[in-house]
Amino acid sequence: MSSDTPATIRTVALGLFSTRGYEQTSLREIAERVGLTKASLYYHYPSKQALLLDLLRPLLDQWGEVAAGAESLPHTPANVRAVLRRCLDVLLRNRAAAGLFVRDTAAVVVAIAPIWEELLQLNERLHGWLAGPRPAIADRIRAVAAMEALGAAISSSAYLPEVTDDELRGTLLDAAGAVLGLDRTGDAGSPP
Amino acid sequence: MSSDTPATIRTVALGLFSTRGYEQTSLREIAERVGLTKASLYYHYPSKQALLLDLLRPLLDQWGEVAAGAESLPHTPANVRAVLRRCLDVLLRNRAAAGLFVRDTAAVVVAIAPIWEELLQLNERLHGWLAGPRPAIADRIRAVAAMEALGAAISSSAYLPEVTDDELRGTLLDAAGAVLGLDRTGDAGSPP
DNA sequence: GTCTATACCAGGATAGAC
DNA sequence: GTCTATCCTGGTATAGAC
Repeated sequence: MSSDTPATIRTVALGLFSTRGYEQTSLREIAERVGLTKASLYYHYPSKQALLLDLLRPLLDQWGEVAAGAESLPHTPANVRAVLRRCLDVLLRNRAAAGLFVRDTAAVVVAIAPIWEELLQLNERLHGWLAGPRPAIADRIRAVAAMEALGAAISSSAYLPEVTDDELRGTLLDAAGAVLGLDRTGDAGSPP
Repeated sequence: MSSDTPATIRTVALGLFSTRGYEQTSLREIAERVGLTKASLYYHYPSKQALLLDLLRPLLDQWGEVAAGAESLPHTPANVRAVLRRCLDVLLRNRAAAGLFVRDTAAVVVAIAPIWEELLQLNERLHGWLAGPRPAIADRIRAVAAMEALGAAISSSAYLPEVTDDELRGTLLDAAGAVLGLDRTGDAGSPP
């Protein structure tokens, strides 16, 4: 139904938050676009923070599933590539929410500190798995860098607006893999 | 001199901005730490935005030098590696300011839109050079991803606080190079 | 479920005394 | 150069009518 007001609010809010930024978006602005008044929003959401939290929840849950899934797999090149792919898919499926996390970190942190902690811990689990068993420092740095490279799926829209999701998927998967020393097929790269 | 008030203000502001965030830091908070009142700040800086701008200027200038320097070089594997190294050095030398750009993007954009435009254009020049002559779409994506991997120098502090700059330099340089298809020495990688 | 009206608070910014 | 006092704006939140 198009009369699902909370859903409409979420859609509008996500759009505004991810373009203007969280702090820069007023409740009045959201209300106007939805066709409500500022005060009416408080009927559906108890606070601006609660609204933000609802928007980030799906991404966070999916991210948690990827982390949990990874930890049940042995650390083989093919599995590394599979996990990277799942990360990338989650990012692409939740582009707007992910953009909020990366471009508006400071605001998100103070708004929902516990959620931020949760994300940090999920990332640490993913980094830990990606770095492999008994990782050297360099392995741990590479794990962070590989995830960061996947983040290009989000930031690239500012630089390469016309690029398709499939192009991103193929290229970024190889890129992140290369950071971790995989070749383009997912086999182990030749050791140095 | 330790009585260089503007310098003290900059130091305190950069510290607060880069931890709490720009919007989340009030002028009163800065003033208290400096040992002044809010109003006194206005004797030294005409606005909060002007203060932020002063903080970001050095990074922006150095970034511009790297971009200009790159464009005067032929696109060889050794030069690509050299440019990546310069990018990384600038990031490490300006960690706090760079962190402001990446973790507080939304706020920075609205505060100083023209500066943000300048950064986008500098990045585009760097991406363009890194992607090489007559780049395919994949080359352009890889260029963005490589720069993003270097950004791990900033984000890694949240995950790997004990890591040294030299460890970051060595590993991230290889990582970004790998994204662009270089091997670890800076020679051209074998084509697929 | 949605609206009007209103109280409240915080932050940026300015005026003018010292 | 620094202070006190004050203004103005805007977001947050509540009460209560419809």
